[in-house]
Formats: sequence, C-alpha cells, structure tokens
Amino acid sequence: MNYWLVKTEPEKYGWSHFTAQGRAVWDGVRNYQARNNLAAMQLGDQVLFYHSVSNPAVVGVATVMREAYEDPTAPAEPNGKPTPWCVVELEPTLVFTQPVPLAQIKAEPMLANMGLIKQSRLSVMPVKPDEFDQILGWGMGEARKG
DNA sequence: GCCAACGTTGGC
DNA sequence: GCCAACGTTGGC
Repeated sequence: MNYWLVKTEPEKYGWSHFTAQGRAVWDGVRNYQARNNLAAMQLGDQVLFYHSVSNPAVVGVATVMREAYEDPTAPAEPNGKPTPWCVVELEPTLVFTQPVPLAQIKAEPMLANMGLIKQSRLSVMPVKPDEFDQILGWGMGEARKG
C-alpha cells in the first residue's frame, strides 16, 4: 500500500464537491512529475486530500479506485501519438474531524521533509507511511502536539 | 495583491 | 544545449 497527497483549489474542486459526487476522475494534471506519481498509484492506495490557496490544509482521505489511464481531457498530440497525460479515479473514504493546516505540518520537525513543504508547487506527490499516520492522527482528533 | 519557486518556451 | 524571459502555482 502506498500513500499520496493530491492538491486542489477548493473554489475549483473541493472536498464538498468530491463527497457530493462520490467519485472523481483526477484529470487535468499537466506536469510530468505529477503525472509520474499518478501513474504509480495502485488500487487501494490512500491519498491525502489537500486544499491549497485559501486555508491551506489536509481535509480528508481518498482511496484510489481505478489506476491510471489516458486523460480524456488532454489535447490531441501531433501525428496521432498517444497523450502523455493520465488520470486516476478517487473516492472519498474519510473526512477529517479537524482539518490539518499547512502551518501545523510545517511546525512538526518530523514532517519537514515532505514534498508538500519542499516542493510547494507539485500537485501530486508521494507521502511516507509515518507522515501519513501523523497527519491522519491529527485529522482524526488526536491531541495536537504544539 | 505581492512575491518566490519553478516549469516551460524560444532565441541563439 | 544554454539561458533569459515568461507564465503559473501557491503561501502569506
């Protein structure tokens, strides 16, 4: 089982859209590093769902329900080449009882090496199991450390 | 709204 | 292939 984090702007596609819809085709990724991460996702992997821009915070957990396939929203490639872009399908599995703000993640030394902090512009990234556990614990109401 | 980080584009 | 210019993302 692998762990990931995906970013979304809540004004464009937030957690409430996601839960209302029940399943999301995670399309529109146009960055190769993010694409590589999407392509590496496996059925059942757990994904932290992060709201960027306004009130940046992890708000819940999603599960990978379908592995990568061609992004139907990608523009056609010249010469009929297959598109390099792909999507996965996600379903919401767990809503945090309290969102975990970026500031809290930044303040925890154990999480200082997360891609979320080190590479703030990447929109799909791997998360280590202990990082996932820490954030999940906070999100489900464990006492805060600081 | 500003600015830093960083990916992409295009001139050479 | 290098690098400057530019666009986009996202934190504050």
